[in-house]
Amino acid sequence: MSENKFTDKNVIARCVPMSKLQSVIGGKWKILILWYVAFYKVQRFGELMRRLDGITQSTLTKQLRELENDGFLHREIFKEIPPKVEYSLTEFGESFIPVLQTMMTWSEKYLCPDYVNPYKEIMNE
Amino acid sequence: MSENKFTDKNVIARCVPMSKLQSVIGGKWKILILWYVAFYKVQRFGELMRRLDGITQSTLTKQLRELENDGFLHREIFKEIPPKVEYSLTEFGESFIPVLQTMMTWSEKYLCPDYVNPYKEIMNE
DNA sequence: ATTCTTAGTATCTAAAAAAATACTACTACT
DNA sequence: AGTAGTAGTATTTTTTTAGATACTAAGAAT
Repeated sequence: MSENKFTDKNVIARCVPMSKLQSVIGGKWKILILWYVAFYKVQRFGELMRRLDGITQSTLTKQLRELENDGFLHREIFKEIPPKVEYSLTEFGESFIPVLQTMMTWSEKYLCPDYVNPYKEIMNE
Repeated sequence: MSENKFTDKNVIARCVPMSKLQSVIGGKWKILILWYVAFYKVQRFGELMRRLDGITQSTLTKQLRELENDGFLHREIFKEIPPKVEYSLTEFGESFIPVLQTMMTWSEKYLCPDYVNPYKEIMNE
């Protein structure tokens, strides 16, 4: 019986957090959507459409539904005409903010050293 | 001219860190691979194959090449038979460790509350 | 001589994700 | 009467991503 800690099959067999994380925030748009909702306080469908350059309506709808089903977003429907829907972070979604923050800070520094985030102060609210 | 900070087209047009991050760590296996290399010190192709339950050889090769091209991994070829190749984090890759750590900590707590990471201490090296 | 080992490559196929397109509802405004 | 506005749905097509399968090299062990 090896003492090598890397041979423990249980590690693989059991719930693997990173794997779950990938399945939850993977895809082309999720972290971007969360980022907008979390830091830029973007709440409405149309606003998100304009921000997420190149996304289609149906894709955005699907992503938002998934984020809602995974517990990150709350979707509030206003019974108005024209229709109004507001998206906001749930408590669970807010727990994810530090992760987004770490991601953003790293990306700014290492992926986009030339990029100056004009709303940096918002992130420290 | 609106003073609304959300109308600034430059924000969209310029390099968007989160978008880049997504394109770099997106996909089904990348953060998992990085996590294994970073924390479990898994370095060899075969070992990664065994860890990444369900991945195929060609997919793993492709992912590793992309991580190498994106600057995260260093690939060292030993001129031996049978072939030996070792993967390790570059300096750039190591700069990403805090992000992985934040991700992992959050996922453990919020996605897998029942999961007890048996190698938690490794993460605080 | 045959088999095992590792780390692949090459090609093809399947599945998943995203995009394109067309359509809806209800009201206000022109 | 026609158009704009918002937030969608439904369906099909395209693109992207990952998987399946077959194959290779070169020495070591049996």
